[in-house]
Amino acid sequence: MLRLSHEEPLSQPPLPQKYPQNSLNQLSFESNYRIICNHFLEFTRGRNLLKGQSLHAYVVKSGLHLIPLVCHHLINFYSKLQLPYSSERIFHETQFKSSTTWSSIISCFAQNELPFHGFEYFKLMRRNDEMIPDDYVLPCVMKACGMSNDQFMGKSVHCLAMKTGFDAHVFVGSSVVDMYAKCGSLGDARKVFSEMPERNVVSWSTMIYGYAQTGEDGEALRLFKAALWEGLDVNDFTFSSVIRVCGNSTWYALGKQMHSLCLKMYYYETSFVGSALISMYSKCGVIEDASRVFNEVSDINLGMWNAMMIAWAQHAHTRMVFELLEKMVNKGTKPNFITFLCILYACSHAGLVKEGKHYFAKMKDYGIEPGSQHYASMVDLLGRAGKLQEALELIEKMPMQATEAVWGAFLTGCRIHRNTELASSVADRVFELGHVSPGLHMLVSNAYAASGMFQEAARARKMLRDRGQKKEPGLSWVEEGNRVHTFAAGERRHELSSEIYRKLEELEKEVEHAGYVMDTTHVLREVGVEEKNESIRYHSERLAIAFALVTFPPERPIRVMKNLRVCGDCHVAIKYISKCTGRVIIVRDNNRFHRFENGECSCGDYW
DNA sequence: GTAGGGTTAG
Repeated sequence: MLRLSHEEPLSQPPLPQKYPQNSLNQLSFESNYRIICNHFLEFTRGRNLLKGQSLHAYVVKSGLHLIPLVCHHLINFYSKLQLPYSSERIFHETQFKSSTTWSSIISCFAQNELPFHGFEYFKLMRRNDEMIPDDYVLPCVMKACGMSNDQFMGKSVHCLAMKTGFDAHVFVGSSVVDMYAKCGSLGDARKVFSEMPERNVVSWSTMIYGYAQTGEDGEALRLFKAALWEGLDVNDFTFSSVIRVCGNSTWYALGKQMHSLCLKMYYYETSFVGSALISMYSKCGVIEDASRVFNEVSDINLGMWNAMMIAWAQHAHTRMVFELLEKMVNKGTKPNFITFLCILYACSHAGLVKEGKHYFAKMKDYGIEPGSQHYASMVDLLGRAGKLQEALELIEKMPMQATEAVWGAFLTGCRIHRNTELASSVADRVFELGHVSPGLHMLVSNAYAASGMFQEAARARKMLRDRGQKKEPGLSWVEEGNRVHTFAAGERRHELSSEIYRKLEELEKEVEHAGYVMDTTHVLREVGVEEKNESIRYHSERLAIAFALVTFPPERPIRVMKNLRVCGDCHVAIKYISKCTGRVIIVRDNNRFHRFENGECSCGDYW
């Protein structure tokens, strides 16, 4: 029978159903579960599985696992220890699921690289009318979208966020920016970023990182400056992105400035900055500085080991790579899949086929399944060493579809060893991948051209043009003072052009006298001998070197950066130039460093 | 309780 409430005194409200009705009084109960949460955080940080599991047992016995926050910590604990299915079990054992529980499980799958599981749970959650995807759930789903490069899913979740108004939330907004950036839609990312009502250091860093990832280094730097202007408290994350930009564009002077800025802001010791600095200095060709950063840091983590290994490998100090691996294992750091990429990279660039195969097989001992990238490295290793048939057999045996990188490595091997037949025989299979990158497209086209199939080559080039894509123009650049001087083959736009060309003619006589003979087999177009000579004589790296010879003081090493591979003829020519001029010339192409000194190159002519 | 990370190939 219904009675009016004022007719009887209000009784004590019952404990909400979601809390266990046990003997604990409310107060001790509250304090108890907070302590438990802190313990879980501690065990998660320390990756202490045993302690976490015993606490888990205690929590279940006392019924505390029914509290959403405790449940979150449980899920999070197993998630961080890379046991997503344990997290999933806990999720299902929880009767009362709040938005915390849902966001925890979705985030767990996103963290453990199982984005599609995350989507499934998101869909499951949407079937429950009472559950609203709020500002905690949406970022987790966005993360899964970014991870799987699923822009379609990302867009629809973004729409949902806009419809519910949660897009105005800074966490949601930042995750949307990240999602578009990861899916390669920098324009959309920037639009969302600009329209965010509130931005914090994560939003800015995400946007900067997005530009850094897609190679829009100038824009990344402009945004970083804008962030400083806004008085934003930039952190180590922001710095690692900007330092990476300096490395990609080989802005050595700027990189050093960032380094000192880090020192001033006490961000130096943090790991991400450390590894970013190592790879920046290495990419700028200053291996000494990279090594100094590595040696100065007391707490070396996995990323720094990896970055330093790549650095030694890039500079052809292969022995150092193996030494570092040994030291790393002795210190108790377990190599990961990136470590093996570093090692295979080192082997491939030194022509160490036996060692490469050894480490490729050894991966399984560390519980790491070779991914497509490792296969690409192995194909690269075999291809460079001339074992093209073996490389092709490895591709056939791959448990996954051969990627662009794999075919790229194979075709590069074919080009180095001038096996045009094999190259043109796989060309069609490369185009089966659909729209491949301009770089790979040119490899295919060049493979046709080199085997005399000029019509096919022209058709491949036309395909690229029709798609509105252009082959990347070959550029070389040199840093001088605060300026970067960029050169393209045969151009005469630089203000010192006449001096540069005069210097080149002078050099040509000198090196020919020393024994240099021009080799035009690297020119892959159907042109006359004169034109071939002309196009090779003024390759961009030669212009850049000539510029440095004209302007640099005699003792200064010449550092030239190039975005494409150095051609065989230039490599020979630069060796002679270093001998005739007595200068140290360091050339970084898109592949590795060449240190020319006294007529020799550090790569040992193997690249 | 939720969002951002290091590495390679061409």
